[in-house]
Amino acid sequence: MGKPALPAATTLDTTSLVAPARMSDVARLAGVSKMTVSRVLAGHSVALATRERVQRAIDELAYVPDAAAGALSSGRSEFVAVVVPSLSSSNFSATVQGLTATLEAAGLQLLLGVTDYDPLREERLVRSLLRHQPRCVAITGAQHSAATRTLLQRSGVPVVEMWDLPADPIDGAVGFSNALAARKMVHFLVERGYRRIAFLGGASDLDRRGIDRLKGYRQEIRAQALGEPRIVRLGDSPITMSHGGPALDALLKTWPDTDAVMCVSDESAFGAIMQCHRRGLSVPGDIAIAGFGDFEVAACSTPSITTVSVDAQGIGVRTGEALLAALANNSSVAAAGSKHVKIDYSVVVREST
Amino acid sequence: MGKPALPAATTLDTTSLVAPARMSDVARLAGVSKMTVSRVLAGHSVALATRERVQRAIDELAYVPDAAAGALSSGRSEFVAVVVPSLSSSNFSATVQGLTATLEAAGLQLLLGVTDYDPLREERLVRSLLRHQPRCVAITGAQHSAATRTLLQRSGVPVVEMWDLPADPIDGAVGFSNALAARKMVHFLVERGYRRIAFLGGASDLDRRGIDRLKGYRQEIRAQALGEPRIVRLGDSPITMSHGGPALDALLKTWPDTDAVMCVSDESAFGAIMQCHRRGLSVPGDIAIAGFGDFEVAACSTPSITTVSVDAQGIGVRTGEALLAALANNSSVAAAGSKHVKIDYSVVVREST
DNA sequence: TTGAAAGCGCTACCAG
DNA sequence: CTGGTAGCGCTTTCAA
Repeated sequence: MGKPALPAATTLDTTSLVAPARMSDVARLAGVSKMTVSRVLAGHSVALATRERVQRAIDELAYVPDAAAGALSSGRSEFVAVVVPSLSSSNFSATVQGLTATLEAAGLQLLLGVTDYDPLREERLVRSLLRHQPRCVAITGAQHSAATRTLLQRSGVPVVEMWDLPADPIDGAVGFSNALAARKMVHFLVERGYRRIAFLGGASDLDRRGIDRLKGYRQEIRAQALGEPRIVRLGDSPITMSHGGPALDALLKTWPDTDAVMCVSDESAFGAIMQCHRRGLSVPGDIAIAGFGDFEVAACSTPSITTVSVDAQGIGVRTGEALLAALANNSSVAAAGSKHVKIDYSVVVREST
Repeated sequence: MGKPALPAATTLDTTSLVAPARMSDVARLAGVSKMTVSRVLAGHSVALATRERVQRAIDELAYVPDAAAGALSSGRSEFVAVVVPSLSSSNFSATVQGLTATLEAAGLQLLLGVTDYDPLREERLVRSLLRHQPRCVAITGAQHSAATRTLLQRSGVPVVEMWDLPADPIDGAVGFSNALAARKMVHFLVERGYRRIAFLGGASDLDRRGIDRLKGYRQEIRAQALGEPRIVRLGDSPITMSHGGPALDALLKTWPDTDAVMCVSDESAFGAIMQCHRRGLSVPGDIAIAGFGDFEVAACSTPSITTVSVDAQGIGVRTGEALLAALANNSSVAAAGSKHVKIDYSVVVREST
């Protein structure tokens, strides 16, 4: 029944042996009712003198309100649940950074879950995040288990799927079509005069965005009648710089006459370029290399890397805005007009092609 | 008084117009008391037949327990508060990744706060994170406002400060001395034969770890009697690749005979190297460049970058372990034996020096 | 193994 | 502008 008088860990120092102050303690010390304390904290109208007295009591007792009690009583938390596949790729950490910038300013707190590209873990995560009655949810991708979709739909809170533009989102979506973006890059390479164009990506099917890029590559290769697709898939997704080298070797072993390579990410493109250097191949003289994502490495590498530029942080910011709008509107994200928020991308032409 | 019958956002679909199921609904449907439902959820001993009946009711109603109510009643949440300065540097996102890997497995949920290197924001953040009665706290750095320290101390929960090793931590610390690490790098450069060694870092004083590295540089320069320190500070911390170039220009303008540069990070080192290429300077022939952090770019750049290797993700993992140990031990982190957890670092010698 | 009652700390509602 | 009352949904305690 209820909290023990002593908190669990009390060995830090003796002052923590006294139970933390409650709102009733503050009320007693200030000579007012709990309600008045509550009003002061919420910023509601309270006589100035009373407010100051209460504030002094709060400071004196180092009172920290209990958010769980508040949430239970008011039926609303200040949580936003955020689900990303990983934080080691700078992609999603930039998105989370954009989310925090937008949502923390609005007084929301980020409840973060990392799925490691595992749909099952995603489902468990969503389930436990929803226990906290978040005000809204931002989740990466459009590929979820049926149970996950149901959970999110039933939750009744605004949901944004990020980094993709599914035809039928759970609620709102902020992203772009990875397939179309990849097609655009292939198209650019063809315009540039390349014809024997290969694709280099990770071996795992869990990275949907990587898979979609590959799909776009296939489509455009077929549309342009460029013959057999040249596809090398190597290493766990998301693939890193160190995979680019071996992948390039494998590629040239199978298709030595390849004249351009589109990589699933800038990191792998960078790795491939380094491998070209080692093999004495000139980029783009002997072979062109393109990336995806426009990470800093793309701009700073030698040669600098032609890539698809996507504003990862912007996805976070736009997602935050869409969620806040839905909250303000007391509606779903879709009803608030953000069912499909298209994020711009563009081929940034640099030296490597 | 209490929750309204209808959740806030109910426009998603008509099924969400019915109030979500409560434990009492499950109990009624299963023909048992709330307590039995609670026991089933907690995994306590319940007759198999009863347990199955309850589970069916849970599934049928799509019941999601309310964590706020549970936390209020039991006096314990499943939160771990995590505070980092930024997520755009891959440093801290790797640490958060390590934390999630360790702590989510233990059933804890990450409440994330991003301070943007602002001590005031940190204080506000810690204050609002503590409202949620987290089980433990992981915070970056050892530099906090007095109020922040007091808040954390009074909270009575295990705290780990990451990325530094203060003599007098709030509770536990997992990190290393940035100053010593920087000295080690300067020492290495001296051993290598360089004498006119410069330091290149960000202009802001908010990045304590950058400041500490600068301090270490100064100390070693003095210890080795290498004359006047050559220091260029440019751009907001943490400085990025694009700052490396201008900073190198500024450096060579003031001290044209510099023979080695230690950069505050690999990213700035990479930018500086690119600038050397543009200026026709050979690295390390004309000038040596060293970085800090051992990011992927350091290994893949041409020339590859000599750097101080720190296991950022490992800091997160070790922090998670220290916190879990304290929780299991029902004590502070310090009492659980992790007052100072030293993280190894080493100078990784590559081509750039 | 199960149930009933009490109450965690706070806020909504209404009265004054 | 302020206070009393009721109760949010769950777990604890104790009794059966």
